[in-house]
Amino acid sequence: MEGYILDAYTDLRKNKIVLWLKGAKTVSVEFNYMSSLYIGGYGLEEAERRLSAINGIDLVFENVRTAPSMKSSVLLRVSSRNLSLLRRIAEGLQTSKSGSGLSLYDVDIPYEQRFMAENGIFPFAHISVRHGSEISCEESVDDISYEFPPLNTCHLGISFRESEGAVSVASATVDDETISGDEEHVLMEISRRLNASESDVIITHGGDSGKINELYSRARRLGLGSFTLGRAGGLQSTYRSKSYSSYGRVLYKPSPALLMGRIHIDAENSFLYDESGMDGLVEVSRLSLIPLQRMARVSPGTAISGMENVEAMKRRIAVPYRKNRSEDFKNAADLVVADRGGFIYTPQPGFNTDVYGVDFSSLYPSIMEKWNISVETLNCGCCRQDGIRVPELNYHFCRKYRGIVPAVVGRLISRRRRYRTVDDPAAANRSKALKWVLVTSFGYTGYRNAKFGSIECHEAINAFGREILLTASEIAGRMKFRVLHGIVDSLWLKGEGDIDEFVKSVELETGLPIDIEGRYRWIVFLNNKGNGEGSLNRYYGELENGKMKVRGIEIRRSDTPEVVRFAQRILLEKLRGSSSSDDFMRRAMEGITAVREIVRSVKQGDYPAEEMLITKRTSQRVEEYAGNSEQKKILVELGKRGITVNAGEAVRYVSGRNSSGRTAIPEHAADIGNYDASHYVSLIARSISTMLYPFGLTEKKVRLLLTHF
DNA sequence: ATCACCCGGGG
DNA sequence: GTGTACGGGTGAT
Repeated sequence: MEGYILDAYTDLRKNKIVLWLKGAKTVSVEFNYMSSLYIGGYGLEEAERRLSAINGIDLVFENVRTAPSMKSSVLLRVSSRNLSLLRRIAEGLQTSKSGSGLSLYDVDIPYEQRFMAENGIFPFAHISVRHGSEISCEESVDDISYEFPPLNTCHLGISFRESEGAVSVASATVDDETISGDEEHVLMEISRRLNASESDVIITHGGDSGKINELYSRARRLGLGSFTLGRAGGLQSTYRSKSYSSYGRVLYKPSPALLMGRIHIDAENSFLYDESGMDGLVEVSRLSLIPLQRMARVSPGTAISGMENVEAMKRRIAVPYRKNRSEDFKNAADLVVADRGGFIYTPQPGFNTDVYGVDFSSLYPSIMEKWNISVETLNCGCCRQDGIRVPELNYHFCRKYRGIVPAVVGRLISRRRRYRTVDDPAAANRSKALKWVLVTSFGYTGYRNAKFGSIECHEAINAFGREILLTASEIAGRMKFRVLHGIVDSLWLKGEGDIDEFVKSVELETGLPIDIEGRYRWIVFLNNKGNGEGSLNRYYGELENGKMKVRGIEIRRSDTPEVVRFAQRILLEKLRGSSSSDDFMRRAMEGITAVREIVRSVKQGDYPAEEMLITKRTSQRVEEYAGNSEQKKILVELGKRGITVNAGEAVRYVSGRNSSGRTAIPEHAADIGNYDASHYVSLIARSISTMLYPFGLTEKKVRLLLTHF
C-alpha cells in the first residue's frame, strides 16, 4: 500500500494511529503504537510502586537528557500501547503532581506527531506500508521541491431555514451548483457528490461554527445512516468551543468539525489558509508534523512549538510538560535596561520627498539564529568566560551547543530564502507561510508557556536588535543620509547618498541581510494626536513604483466603517503623483472637495446602511463589561433579541441616536437605516484630519470645509 | 483628566 | 489550546 499522507490522527477508542493515504485509491491504515512519557523528580520509587499496580504499562528507569538544562538524569519511563490509558495516567499525574515533587516529560505532544517523528514521516510525504505496519519513506523533509498529486477541492455552502424554533437544511451549494429540494435529498446529494468527485479537501465558510455539526445532527434525525462528508462516517472527537486569549486579545474558537479521510477547512477560522492558501498550510504542516486538518486551525505559535518538539525528539531530549523555571533574579538597574523594546527614532510630522525605506529581513529570527538564542543556551555553565555576550545586558549564550530554537528558526530562514529565488506561486505561498511563522517565533520566546523561550531571550533579542539598528543609522550618517524615522527593523533615509553602497556596508558590518523597500516619491509622517509629536506607526506615502503604503490610520483598521474608508481612499487617490509640498496641498484640497459629496449623501440620510457598519470584537460576555461602553450597548441590544455573543466573537452595528444619547443598532435590525448622520460626519472629518493635521487641518476646520456648502 | 477598551503587524 | 509589549485611538464619565 502506498500514497501521500493526507491526514493523521489518534483514535483513542481503538487505541490506534490512523493515517489516510492518497494513492491510486485513498484509504486509511491503522497502526498500533507504543508511546511513552517520562517522570522525574523526587519520589520516583513511590511513583513506580503505585504505577506497577496498573496492567498494560511497562515501567523502566532510563538515563535521559532533559530540556532545558540538557543534562542527563535517571527518569522513569512509562510506556504503553494502550494510548487512552497512557493519556489517563498522564492526566492523573498532572493533577496529583502539584506539591509531590514529580516532574513530567513528553506528555503533551500529540501521539500522531510523535508517531510520525519516530517513523521519519510527515504530512504529505509519500510512504509505502508493507505487511500492514512496515513504513518506508524515501522523501526528505528538507527537500523544497517536493510534489504531491493535485487535491480534489470542493467548496461547500450550506443554508438553513428556521421555522418555529426548528432548524433544517434549506439548500446547499457544491462548488457552483445549487442543490435544493427536500432536506433528505439535499443531505444525500451532498454526500453523493463528495464521493463521486473523490474530494480530498472541503472548504466551508463557518463549517466549524456549527454548520457541519448541524448537518450531521439533521441527518441523524432523519435516519440517514449513510450520510457522511468524510470518506468514513462520523466526525473525529474533538475539543469544545472556547474563548481564549491570543495576540493580546480575546478570540473565539468554535468546536472544530474534523472529517475522516477528507480535510475540512473552515476559511473563516483559518489564519494560515487565509494568508498563504493550501501551499502554505502544507509547508508548515510538513515541518511541524501537525496534520493539515489541525494545522488549518492553530496559530503560527503552535506550529513553532510543534517544530521545536520535533527537533527535541530528533535529539532524544525529553521535553518538560510545564516549564517550572522562574526568571533569573534581576536587580533594579538590570530591569530598567532589559525592559526596553526595539529601536525607535521618532519622525518629524510632515511632508517629505525622495525618501528610501529599508528594512532588515526577518531581523529578530536572524538574531536568534546568529547568536544562538534559546533557553538551553542562556547563561550556560560551559561558556562563562567566553560565551556570546549580549549588548547592555549581563547575559551570555553558549558557543558549543546549538540551541533548539536557533536550529528551527535557521532552517525556516534558509528554506524561505530558497523559496524566494523560485518564481512560482506555490513557492511564494510557502514563503509567505514561513514568514508568518518566523514573525511569531520572536514573540513566542517571550511567551510564558513557551518551552524553549524565556523573557531573558526576549530581552537579549531586543538588545541585539537595537545595536544593529544603531550601527545601520551610523553608517547612514557616514554615507550622507539623514535618518527621518526608524522602528525595530526599519529605517527611512533621506539624502543624496548611494543606497546600494549603504546596503552593502550594512550587510558587511552587521552580517545581516537588508532589503530596500523602495524609494518614496513622497511620504507623510503623522503626529500623535495626544501630544502632537511624531507618531511611530502612522504614516502614508507613495513609492516610485506607484504603490501606496499606509500604516496606522483609520483605513487600515478593521473597526472602521466602509464610508470612512471610502473617504480616506478618495483623498489618498487625489494625492497620488504629488511632486512637491505645494502640489500636495493643492491635491489635498481637491480631495476634501471630493469627500464633500459623501458627506452630503450621509447627511441626507440615504447612504447605504451596510457602509455604516462598525465591526468590533468583544473581549468579554455582556455581564462582564463594566460601564456603558459601545460593546456593552450592542451586546445588550442583541441580548434583547435572544442572541448571546461569546467573548472573542465580533459584533456589527450602526451608530444611532435617541433622546437619551448614542445607541447601537444591530446589523440585522429593522431600523438599521436610522444612523446618526452627525456622528458619521464627525468620523469622516476626523479621518481626513488624521491625514492632514500636520498641515494645520484640525478636525474642526475639516468639518467646516466638508459641511459648509 | 481618567478609565475601560479595541486595534495593529506583512504583502 | 494558548505569541509580547506597547503605542495609539475613542467614548463614557
